Amino acid sequence: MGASAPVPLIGNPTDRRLPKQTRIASRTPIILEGSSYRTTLRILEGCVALYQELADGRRLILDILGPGRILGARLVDIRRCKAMALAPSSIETFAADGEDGIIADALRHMLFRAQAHAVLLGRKSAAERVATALLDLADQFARKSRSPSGNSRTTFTLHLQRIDLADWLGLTLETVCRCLSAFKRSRLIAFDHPEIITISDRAALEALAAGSPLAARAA
Amino acid sequence: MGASAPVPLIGNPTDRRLPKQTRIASRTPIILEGSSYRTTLRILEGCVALYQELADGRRLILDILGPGRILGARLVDIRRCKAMALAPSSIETFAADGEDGIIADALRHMLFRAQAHAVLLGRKSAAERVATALLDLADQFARKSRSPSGNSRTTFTLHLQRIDLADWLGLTLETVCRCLSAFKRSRLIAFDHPEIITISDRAALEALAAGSPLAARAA
DNA sequence: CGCATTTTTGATTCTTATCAAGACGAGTGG
DNA sequence: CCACTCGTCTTGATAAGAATCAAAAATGCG
Repeated sequence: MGASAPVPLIGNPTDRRLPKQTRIASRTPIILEGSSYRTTLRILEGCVALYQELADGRRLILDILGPGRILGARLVDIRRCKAMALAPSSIETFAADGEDGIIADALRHMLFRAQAHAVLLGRKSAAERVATALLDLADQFARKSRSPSGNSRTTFTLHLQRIDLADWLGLTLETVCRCLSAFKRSRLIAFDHPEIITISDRAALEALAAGSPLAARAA
Repeated sequence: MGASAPVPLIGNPTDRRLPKQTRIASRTPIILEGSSYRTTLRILEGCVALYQELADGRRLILDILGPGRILGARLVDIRRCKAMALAPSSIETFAADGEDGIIADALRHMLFRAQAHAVLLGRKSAAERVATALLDLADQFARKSRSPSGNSRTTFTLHLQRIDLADWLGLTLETVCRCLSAFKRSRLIAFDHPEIITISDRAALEALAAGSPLAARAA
Protein backbone atom coordinates (compact mmCIF):
# COMPACT_ATOMS: atom_id res chain seq x y z
CA MET A 1 0.00 0.00 0.00
CA GLY A 2 2.88 2.34 -0.76
CA ALA A 3 1.94 5.97 -1.38
CA SER A 4 2.23 6.37 -5.09
CA ALA A 5 3.92 8.85 -7.37
CA PRO A 6 2.87 12.44 -8.11
CA VAL A 7 -0.53 14.04 -8.21
CA PRO A 8 -3.17 13.87 -10.90
CA LEU A 9 -4.25 17.37 -11.73
CA ILE A 10 -7.98 17.95 -11.56
CA GLY A 11 -9.62 20.80 -13.39
CA ASN A 12 -6.65 22.32 -15.15
CA PRO A 13 -7.23 25.69 -16.85
CA THR A 14 -8.09 24.10 -20.18
CA ASP A 15 -11.42 22.78 -19.01
CA ARG A 16 -12.87 20.15 -21.24
CA ARG A 17 -16.60 20.23 -21.70
CA LEU A 18 -16.96 16.51 -21.81
CA PRO A 19 -16.75 14.33 -18.74
CA LYS A 20 -13.31 12.84 -18.35
CA GLN A 21 -12.45 9.74 -16.38
CA THR A 22 -9.29 9.24 -14.38
CA ARG A 23 -7.91 6.39 -12.30
CA ILE A 24 -5.95 7.25 -9.22
CA ALA A 25 -3.83 5.06 -7.01
CA SER A 26 -4.34 4.64 -3.32
CA ARG A 27 -2.88 7.31 -1.05
CA THR A 28 -2.62 9.79 -3.90
CA PRO A 29 -3.45 13.41 -3.15
CA ILE A 30 -6.10 15.02 -5.34
CA ILE A 31 -5.41 18.64 -6.10
CA LEU A 32 -8.43 20.82 -5.49
CA GLU A 33 -6.73 24.13 -5.02
CA GLY A 34 -6.02 25.16 -8.59
CA SER A 35 -9.31 23.98 -10.00
CA SER A 36 -11.73 26.32 -11.68
CA TYR A 37 -14.98 27.21 -10.04
CA ARG A 38 -17.08 25.01 -12.29
CA THR A 39 -14.92 21.93 -12.37
CA THR A 40 -16.56 19.18 -10.41
CA LEU A 41 -15.49 15.66 -9.70
CA ARG A 42 -17.58 12.57 -9.17
CA ILE A 43 -16.29 9.47 -7.50
CA LEU A 44 -17.18 6.39 -9.53
CA GLU A 45 -15.27 3.77 -7.59
CA GLY A 46 -13.04 3.71 -4.57
CA CYS A 47 -12.80 5.96 -1.56
CA VAL A 48 -11.70 9.54 -1.04
CA ALA A 49 -10.95 11.45 2.16
CA LEU A 50 -11.62 15.18 2.40
CA TYR A 51 -9.47 16.76 5.07
CA GLN A 52 -8.00 19.88 6.59
CA GLU A 53 -4.69 20.42 8.35
CA LEU A 54 -3.61 22.82 11.06
CA ALA A 55 -0.32 24.70 10.85
CA ASP A 56 1.46 22.20 13.08
CA GLY A 57 0.35 19.19 11.07
CA ARG A 58 -2.64 18.06 13.08
CA ARG A 59 -5.11 16.65 10.58
CA LEU A 60 -8.85 16.18 10.63
CA ILE A 61 -10.64 14.18 7.98
CA LEU A 62 -13.92 16.00 7.37
CA ASP A 63 -15.63 13.32 5.34
CA ILE A 64 -15.11 9.98 3.68
CA LEU A 65 -16.61 9.87 0.22
CA GLY A 66 -17.61 6.72 -1.59
CA PRO A 67 -18.97 6.11 -5.09
CA GLY A 68 -21.56 8.64 -6.20
CA ARG A 69 -20.36 11.50 -4.03
CA ILE A 70 -19.15 14.67 -5.71
CA LEU A 71 -16.51 17.22 -4.86
CA GLY A 72 -15.30 20.55 -6.20
CA ALA A 73 -14.86 24.26 -5.74
CA ARG A 74 -18.61 24.80 -5.46
CA LEU A 75 -18.80 22.22 -2.69
CA VAL A 76 -15.88 22.65 -0.37
CA ASP A 77 -13.56 25.39 0.76
CA ILE A 78 -10.74 24.60 -1.64
CA ARG A 79 -8.42 27.08 0.01
CA ARG A 80 -8.41 25.03 3.18
CA CYS A 81 -9.44 21.52 2.18
CA LYS A 82 -7.35 18.79 0.66
CA ALA A 83 -8.43 15.44 -0.69
CA MET A 84 -6.73 12.09 -1.04
CA ALA A 85 -7.72 8.71 -2.42
CA LEU A 86 -7.68 6.02 0.25
CA ALA A 87 -8.16 3.21 -2.22
CA PRO A 88 -7.52 2.79 -5.93
CA SER A 89 -10.28 5.00 -7.27
CA SER A 90 -11.85 6.07 -10.45
CA ILE A 91 -13.20 9.57 -10.80
CA GLU A 92 -15.00 11.58 -13.42
CA THR A 93 -14.38 15.28 -13.95
CA PHE A 94 -17.03 17.49 -15.46
CA ALA A 95 -18.02 21.13 -15.69
CA ALA A 96 -21.05 21.69 -13.48
CA ASP A 97 -22.77 24.45 -15.34
CA GLY A 98 -26.49 23.93 -15.52
CA GLU A 99 -26.46 21.50 -12.66
CA ASP A 100 -27.35 23.88 -9.86
CA GLY A 101 -29.85 21.43 -8.46
CA ILE A 102 -27.32 18.64 -8.24
CA ILE A 103 -24.79 20.95 -6.64
CA ALA A 104 -27.34 22.23 -4.13
CA ASP A 105 -28.34 18.70 -3.18
CA ALA A 106 -24.73 17.62 -2.79
CA LEU A 107 -24.05 20.73 -0.74
CA ARG A 108 -26.96 19.98 1.56
CA HIS A 109 -25.91 16.35 1.91
CA MET A 110 -22.37 17.43 2.74
CA LEU A 111 -23.66 19.92 5.32
CA PHE A 112 -25.94 17.39 7.01
CA ARG A 113 -23.09 14.94 7.26
CA ALA A 114 -20.79 17.64 8.59
CA GLN A 115 -23.32 18.54 11.27
CA ALA A 116 -23.83 14.94 12.34
CA HIS A 117 -20.08 14.58 12.46
CA ALA A 118 -19.75 17.69 14.61
CA VAL A 119 -22.08 16.09 17.16
CA LEU A 120 -19.90 13.01 17.08
CA LEU A 121 -16.72 15.02 17.58
CA GLY A 122 -18.11 17.30 20.22
CA ARG A 123 -20.18 14.97 22.32
CA LYS A 124 -19.54 11.27 21.73
CA SER A 125 -17.12 8.97 23.53
CA ALA A 126 -14.38 7.12 21.68
CA ALA A 127 -16.39 3.89 21.51
CA GLU A 128 -19.46 5.72 20.26
CA ARG A 129 -17.41 7.43 17.58
CA VAL A 130 -15.90 4.20 16.31
CA ALA A 131 -19.26 2.43 16.31
CA THR A 132 -20.82 5.30 14.37
CA ALA A 133 -17.97 5.27 11.87
CA LEU A 134 -18.26 1.54 11.23
CA LEU A 135 -21.96 1.84 10.52
CA ASP A 136 -21.42 4.78 8.19
CA LEU A 137 -18.69 2.96 6.29
CA ALA A 138 -20.79 -0.18 6.05
CA ASP A 139 -23.56 1.92 4.49
CA GLN A 140 -21.19 3.40 1.97
CA PHE A 141 -18.97 0.45 1.16
CA ALA A 142 -20.62 -2.84 2.05
CA ARG A 143 -21.48 -5.36 -0.58
CA LYS A 144 -24.45 -6.69 1.35
CA SER A 145 -23.95 -10.44 1.31
CA ARG A 146 -26.15 -12.29 3.74
CA SER A 147 -24.75 -15.54 4.99
CA PRO A 148 -26.53 -18.76 3.98
CA SER A 149 -28.02 -19.05 7.47
CA GLY A 150 -30.16 -15.98 6.81
CA ASN A 151 -28.22 -14.28 9.54
CA SER A 152 -27.53 -10.78 8.24
CA ARG A 153 -23.83 -10.04 8.54
CA THR A 154 -22.35 -7.16 6.67
CA THR A 155 -18.77 -7.30 5.48
CA PHE A 156 -16.85 -4.45 3.98
CA THR A 157 -13.37 -3.31 3.13
CA LEU A 158 -12.14 -0.68 5.50
CA HIS A 159 -10.28 1.52 3.08
CA LEU A 160 -9.14 3.67 5.97
CA GLN A 161 -6.08 2.77 7.96
CA ARG A 162 -6.24 3.10 11.75
CA ILE A 163 -4.61 6.52 11.54
CA ASP A 164 -7.25 7.66 9.03
CA LEU A 165 -10.04 6.51 11.30
CA ALA A 166 -8.35 8.36 14.13
CA ASP A 167 -8.04 11.56 12.11
CA TRP A 168 -11.65 11.28 11.03
CA LEU A 169 -12.93 10.67 14.53
CA GLY A 170 -10.72 13.09 16.45
CA LEU A 171 -8.89 10.29 18.27
CA THR A 172 -5.46 8.65 18.17
CA LEU A 173 -4.77 5.47 16.27
CA GLU A 174 -4.12 3.59 19.52
CA THR A 175 -7.55 4.51 20.84
CA VAL A 176 -9.15 3.38 17.58
CA CYS A 177 -7.27 0.08 17.83
CA ARG A 178 -8.41 -0.46 21.39
CA CYS A 179 -12.04 0.25 20.48
CA LEU A 180 -11.94 -2.13 17.53
CA SER A 181 -10.31 -4.81 19.67
CA ALA A 182 -12.93 -4.30 22.36
CA PHE A 183 -15.73 -4.61 19.80
CA LYS A 184 -14.13 -7.76 18.49
CA ARG A 185 -13.87 -9.27 21.97
CA SER A 186 -17.53 -8.38 22.57
CA ARG A 187 -18.41 -10.00 19.24
CA LEU A 188 -19.97 -6.86 17.80
CA ILE A 189 -17.62 -7.11 14.87
CA ALA A 190 -15.16 -9.63 13.50
CA PHE A 191 -11.95 -9.35 11.54
CA ASP A 192 -8.91 -11.49 10.83
CA HIS A 193 -7.28 -9.15 8.42
CA PRO A 194 -7.35 -5.57 9.80
CA GLU A 195 -9.05 -4.15 6.70
CA ILE A 196 -11.87 -6.61 6.22
CA ILE A 197 -14.52 -5.93 8.81
CA THR A 198 -17.68 -7.87 9.45
CA ILE A 199 -20.47 -6.39 11.48
CA SER A 200 -21.79 -9.32 13.51
CA ASP A 201 -24.19 -7.54 15.82
CA ARG A 202 -25.54 -4.54 14.06
CA ALA A 203 -28.23 -3.82 16.65
CA ALA A 204 -25.70 -3.63 19.45
CA LEU A 205 -23.41 -1.48 17.37
CA GLU A 206 -26.27 0.87 16.57
CA ALA A 207 -27.22 1.09 20.21
CA LEU A 208 -23.65 1.92 21.07
CA ALA A 209 -23.42 4.50 18.30
CA ALA A 210 -26.59 6.14 19.57
CA GLY A 211 -25.11 6.41 23.04
CA SER A 212 -26.32 3.44 25.04
CA PRO A 213 -24.33 2.68 28.20
CA LEU A 214 -22.57 -0.49 26.90
CA ALA A 215 -21.85 -3.35 29.26
CA ALA A 216 -18.13 -3.90 28.82
CA ARG A 217 -17.55 -7.61 29.08
CA ALA A 218 -13.94 -8.58 28.65
CA ALA A 219 -12.90 -11.77 26.88
CA MET B 1 -32.51 35.95 32.01
CA GLY B 2 -35.42 33.60 32.64
CA ALA B 3 -36.40 31.37 29.74
CA SER B 4 -39.51 32.98 28.41
CA ALA B 5 -42.99 31.73 27.67
CA PRO B 6 -44.08 29.57 24.74
CA VAL B 7 -42.65 29.22 21.26
CA PRO B 8 -43.12 31.54 18.33
CA LEU B 9 -44.19 29.46 15.38
CA ILE B 10 -42.15 29.99 12.27
CA GLY B 11 -43.49 29.06 8.92
CA ASN B 12 -46.95 27.87 9.87
CA PRO B 13 -49.01 26.21 7.13
CA THR B 14 -50.65 29.46 6.09
CA ASP B 15 -47.51 30.86 4.56
CA ARG B 16 -47.64 34.54 3.91
CA ARG B 17 -45.94 35.71 0.76
CA LEU B 18 -44.70 38.93 2.28
CA PRO B 19 -41.78 39.05 4.66
CA LYS B 20 -42.97 39.07 8.23
CA GLN B 21 -41.00 40.31 11.20
CA THR B 22 -41.12 38.79 14.65
CA ARG B 23 -39.44 39.64 17.93
CA ILE B 24 -38.40 36.79 20.15
CA ALA B 25 -37.25 36.82 23.72
CA SER B 26 -33.98 35.43 24.92
CA ARG B 27 -33.82 31.68 25.53
CA THR B 28 -36.89 31.04 23.38
CA PRO B 29 -36.88 27.98 21.17
CA ILE B 30 -37.56 28.56 17.49
CA ILE B 31 -39.59 25.82 15.88
CA LEU B 32 -38.04 24.64 12.67
CA GLU B 33 -39.59 21.22 12.46
CA GLY B 34 -43.06 22.02 11.19
CA SER B 35 -41.97 24.64 8.72
CA SER B 36 -42.59 24.32 5.03
CA TYR B 37 -39.76 23.71 2.66
CA ARG B 38 -39.70 27.24 1.33
CA THR B 39 -40.06 29.14 4.55
CA THR B 40 -36.82 30.83 5.41
CA LEU B 41 -35.85 33.00 8.29
CA ARG B 42 -33.37 35.85 8.45
CA ILE B 43 -31.91 37.13 11.66
CA LEU B 44 -32.10 40.90 11.78
CA GLU B 45 -30.92 41.48 15.33
CA GLY B 46 -29.79 39.34 18.20
CA CYS B 47 -28.24 35.91 18.34
CA VAL B 48 -29.50 32.42 17.55
CA ALA B 49 -28.00 29.02 18.35
CA LEU B 50 -28.51 26.08 16.01
CA TYR B 51 -28.10 22.82 17.86
CA GLN B 52 -28.67 19.09 17.95
CA GLU B 53 -29.34 16.79 20.88
CA LEU B 54 -28.54 13.15 21.51
CA ALA B 55 -31.09 10.78 22.99
CA ASP B 56 -29.66 11.15 26.50
CA GLY B 57 -29.70 14.94 26.44
CA ARG B 58 -26.13 15.69 25.43
CA ARG B 59 -26.26 18.81 23.31
CA LEU B 60 -23.98 20.26 20.69
CA ILE B 61 -24.45 23.75 19.34
CA LEU B 62 -23.60 23.55 15.65
CA ASP B 63 -23.44 27.24 14.94
CA ILE B 64 -24.05 30.63 16.45
CA LEU B 65 -25.86 32.94 14.06
CA GLY B 66 -25.78 36.70 14.23
CA PRO B 67 -27.55 39.39 12.19
CA GLY B 68 -27.71 38.65 8.47
CA ARG B 69 -27.52 34.88 8.76
CA ILE B 70 -30.42 32.82 7.46
CA LEU B 71 -31.99 29.55 8.50
CA GLY B 72 -34.66 27.20 7.23
CA ALA B 73 -35.61 23.84 5.84
CA ARG B 74 -33.46 24.35 2.77
CA LEU B 75 -30.45 25.08 4.95
CA VAL B 76 -30.42 22.69 7.85
CA ASP B 77 -31.63 19.22 8.65
CA ILE B 78 -34.84 20.29 10.34
CA ARG B 79 -35.58 16.77 11.49
CA ARG B 80 -32.55 16.79 13.72
CA CYS B 81 -31.73 20.43 14.35
CA LYS B 82 -33.30 22.81 16.81
CA ALA B 83 -32.77 26.53 17.18
CA MET B 84 -33.02 28.91 20.08
CA ALA B 85 -32.57 32.64 20.54
CA LEU B 86 -29.75 33.43 22.95
CA ALA B 87 -30.57 37.12 23.10
CA PRO B 88 -33.68 39.16 22.44
CA SER B 89 -33.82 38.87 18.69
CA SER B 90 -35.70 40.08 15.73
CA ILE B 91 -36.22 37.83 12.77
CA GLU B 92 -37.83 38.06 9.39
CA THR B 93 -39.67 35.17 7.79
CA PHE B 94 -39.99 34.89 4.05
CA ALA B 95 -40.68 32.37 1.33
CA ALA B 96 -37.44 31.67 -0.48
CA ASP B 97 -38.71 30.90 -3.93
CA GLY B 98 -36.59 32.48 -6.60
CA GLU B 99 -33.68 32.99 -4.26
CA ASP B 100 -31.68 29.89 -5.16
CA GLY B 101 -28.49 31.89 -5.32
CA ILE B 102 -28.95 33.30 -1.85
CA ILE B 103 -29.77 29.87 -0.48
CA ALA B 104 -26.78 28.28 -2.17
CA ASP B 105 -24.45 30.95 -0.79
CA ALA B 106 -25.87 30.57 2.69
CA LEU B 107 -25.55 26.81 2.39
CA ARG B 108 -21.92 27.09 1.37
CA HIS B 109 -21.20 29.54 4.16
CA MET B 110 -22.84 27.21 6.67
CA LEU B 111 -20.84 24.25 5.34
CA PHE B 112 -17.50 26.09 5.50
CA ARG B 113 -18.22 27.12 9.05
CA ALA B 114 -19.26 23.58 9.94
CA GLN B 115 -16.02 22.21 8.52
CA ALA B 116 -13.86 24.72 10.38
CA HIS B 117 -15.79 23.86 13.51
CA ALA B 118 -15.20 20.15 12.97
CA VAL B 119 -11.46 20.80 12.93
CA LEU B 120 -11.85 22.71 16.18
CA LEU B 121 -13.84 19.91 17.79
CA GLY B 122 -11.66 17.12 16.53
CA ARG B 123 -8.19 18.51 16.90
CA LYS B 124 -7.95 21.61 19.07
CA SER B 125 -7.26 21.87 22.80
CA ALA B 126 -9.70 23.52 25.18
CA ALA B 127 -7.76 26.80 25.22
CA GLU B 128 -7.52 26.86 21.44
CA ARG B 129 -11.24 26.26 21.15
CA VAL B 130 -12.16 29.07 23.51
CA ALA B 131 -9.75 31.47 21.80
CA THR B 132 -11.20 30.59 18.40
CA ALA B 133 -14.74 31.08 19.69
CA LEU B 134 -14.00 34.50 21.14
CA LEU B 135 -12.55 35.70 17.85
CA ASP B 136 -15.50 34.36 15.90
CA LEU B 137 -17.98 36.01 18.24
CA ALA B 138 -16.07 39.28 18.14
CA ASP B 139 -16.34 39.19 14.35
CA GLN B 140 -20.05 38.60 14.47
CA PHE B 141 -21.09 40.74 17.39
CA ALA B 142 -18.51 43.44 18.13
CA ARG B 143 -19.33 47.06 17.77
CA LYS B 144 -15.80 48.02 16.84
CA SER B 145 -14.99 50.92 19.14
CA ARG B 146 -11.33 51.78 19.27
CA SER B 147 -10.16 53.34 22.48
CA PRO B 148 -8.95 56.96 22.39
CA SER B 149 -5.33 55.77 22.75
CA GLY B 150 -5.50 54.30 19.26
CA ASN B 151 -5.05 50.95 20.90
CA SER B 152 -7.51 48.67 19.15
CA ARG B 153 -9.57 46.86 21.75
CA THR B 154 -12.72 45.07 20.72
CA THR B 155 -15.61 44.75 23.12
CA PHE B 156 -18.68 42.65 22.58
CA THR B 157 -21.63 41.16 24.36
CA LEU B 158 -21.22 37.47 24.87
CA HIS B 159 -24.80 36.38 24.28
CA LEU B 160 -23.83 32.84 25.14
CA GLN B 161 -23.75 31.65 28.70
CA ARG B 162 -20.81 29.50 29.80
CA ILE B 163 -22.87 26.37 29.25
CA ASP B 164 -23.66 27.50 25.70
CA LEU B 165 -20.01 28.07 24.96
CA ALA B 166 -19.30 24.63 26.37
CA ASP B 167 -21.97 23.00 24.23
CA TRP B 168 -20.68 24.83 21.19
CA LEU B 169 -17.06 23.89 21.81
CA GLY B 170 -17.54 20.32 22.98
CA LEU B 171 -16.36 21.12 26.52
CA THR B 172 -17.89 21.50 29.98
CA LEU B 173 -18.85 24.83 31.42
CA GLU B 174 -16.15 24.52 34.10
CA THR B 175 -13.45 24.10 31.49
CA VAL B 176 -14.74 27.12 29.60
CA CYS B 177 -14.66 29.13 32.83
CA ARG B 178 -11.12 28.09 33.56
CA CYS B 179 -9.96 29.02 30.06
CA LEU B 180 -11.63 32.42 30.25
CA SER B 181 -10.11 33.03 33.67
CA ALA B 182 -6.70 32.00 32.40
CA PHE B 183 -7.01 34.36 29.43
CA LYS B 184 -8.04 37.13 31.79
CA ARG B 185 -5.05 36.48 34.07
CA SER B 186 -2.76 36.51 31.01
CA ARG B 187 -4.38 39.80 29.91
CA LEU B 188 -5.52 38.44 26.57
CA ILE B 189 -9.04 39.47 27.40
CA ALA B 190 -10.77 41.50 30.09
CA PHE B 191 -14.18 41.36 31.68
CA ASP B 192 -15.84 42.60 34.85
CA HIS B 193 -19.28 41.48 33.95
CA PRO B 194 -19.23 37.87 32.67
CA GLU B 195 -21.07 38.77 29.46
CA ILE B 196 -19.14 41.81 28.34
CA ILE B 197 -15.81 40.72 26.94
CA THR B 198 -12.98 42.87 25.73
CA ILE B 199 -10.26 41.44 23.58
CA SER B 200 -7.10 43.15 24.83
CA ASP B 201 -4.48 41.22 22.92
CA ARG B 202 -5.93 40.08 19.66
CA ALA B 203 -2.62 38.97 18.20
CA ALA B 204 -1.93 36.63 21.10
CA LEU B 205 -5.46 35.30 20.99
CA GLU B 206 -5.13 34.64 17.27
CA ALA B 207 -1.83 32.86 17.79
CA LEU B 208 -3.44 30.71 20.43
CA ALA B 209 -6.47 29.99 18.26
CA ALA B 210 -4.17 28.93 15.44
CA GLY B 211 -2.40 26.50 17.74
CA SER B 212 0.71 28.20 19.07
CA PRO B 213 2.20 26.62 22.18
CA LEU B 214 1.12 29.36 24.67
CA ALA B 215 3.37 30.28 27.56
CA ALA B 216 1.09 29.86 30.53
CA ARG B 217 2.02 32.56 33.00
CA ALA B 218 -0.08 32.47 36.14
CA ALA B 219 -1.11 35.63 37.97
C1' DC C 1 -33.57 42.33 50.44
C1' DG C 2 -33.67 37.57 49.49
C1' DC C 3 -33.81 33.82 46.33
C1' DA C 4 -32.55 31.50 42.07
C1' DT C 5 -29.37 31.19 38.55
C1' DT C 6 -24.98 31.53 36.78
C1' DT C 7 -20.14 31.82 37.35
C1' DT C 8 -15.94 30.75 39.54
C1' DT C 9 -12.64 27.94 41.87
C1' DG C 10 -10.88 23.70 44.01
C1' DA C 11 -10.22 18.57 44.60
C1' DT C 12 -10.49 14.34 42.49
C1' DT C 13 -11.45 10.98 38.89
C1' DC C 14 -11.61 9.26 34.35
C1' DT C 15 -10.93 9.03 29.61
C1' DT C 16 -7.93 9.40 26.19
C1' DA C 17 -3.21 10.75 24.70
C1' DT C 18 1.46 9.73 24.81
C1' DC C 19 5.36 6.81 25.10
C1' DA C 20 7.19 2.35 24.31
C1' DA C 21 7.65 -2.29 22.67
C1' DG C 22 6.38 -6.20 20.23
C1' DA C 23 3.52 -8.75 16.51
C1' DC C 24 2.08 -9.28 12.04
C1' DG C 25 2.10 -9.07 7.02
C1' DA C 26 3.83 -7.77 2.60
C1' DG C 27 7.46 -7.05 -0.29
C1' DT C 28 12.66 -7.41 -1.37
C1' DG C 29 16.99 -9.14 -2.19
C1' DG C 30 20.34 -12.60 -1.25
C1' DC D 1 13.06 -20.13 -0.30
C1' DC D 2 14.31 -17.69 3.55
C1' DA D 3 16.08 -13.82 6.19
C1' DC D 4 15.43 -9.10 6.40
C1' DT D 5 13.09 -4.77 6.42
C1' DC D 6 9.50 -1.61 6.44
C1' DG D 7 5.02 -0.13 7.49
C1' DT D 8 0.97 -0.96 10.03
C1' DC D 9 -1.41 -2.80 13.83
C1' DT D 10 -1.83 -4.24 18.58
C1' DT D 11 -1.10 -4.07 23.40
C1' DG D 12 0.76 -2.30 27.73
C1' DA D 13 2.33 1.36 31.05
C1' DT D 14 2.10 5.95 32.26
C1' DA D 15 0.86 10.87 31.87
C1' DA D 16 -1.96 14.68 30.77
C1' DG D 17 -6.05 17.10 29.88
C1' DA D 18 -10.60 17.62 30.62
C1' DA D 19 -14.71 15.83 33.12
C1' DT D 20 -16.95 15.27 37.30
C1' DC D 21 -18.10 16.33 41.94
C1' DA D 22 -18.50 19.88 45.29
C1' DA D 23 -18.93 24.32 47.29
C1' DA D 24 -18.59 29.20 47.43
C1' DA D 25 -18.97 33.79 45.12
C1' DA D 26 -21.35 36.82 41.85
C1' DT D 27 -25.18 38.34 39.53
C1' DG D 28 -29.84 39.26 38.34
C1' DC D 29 -34.65 39.22 39.33
C1' DG D 30 -38.97 39.62 41.92
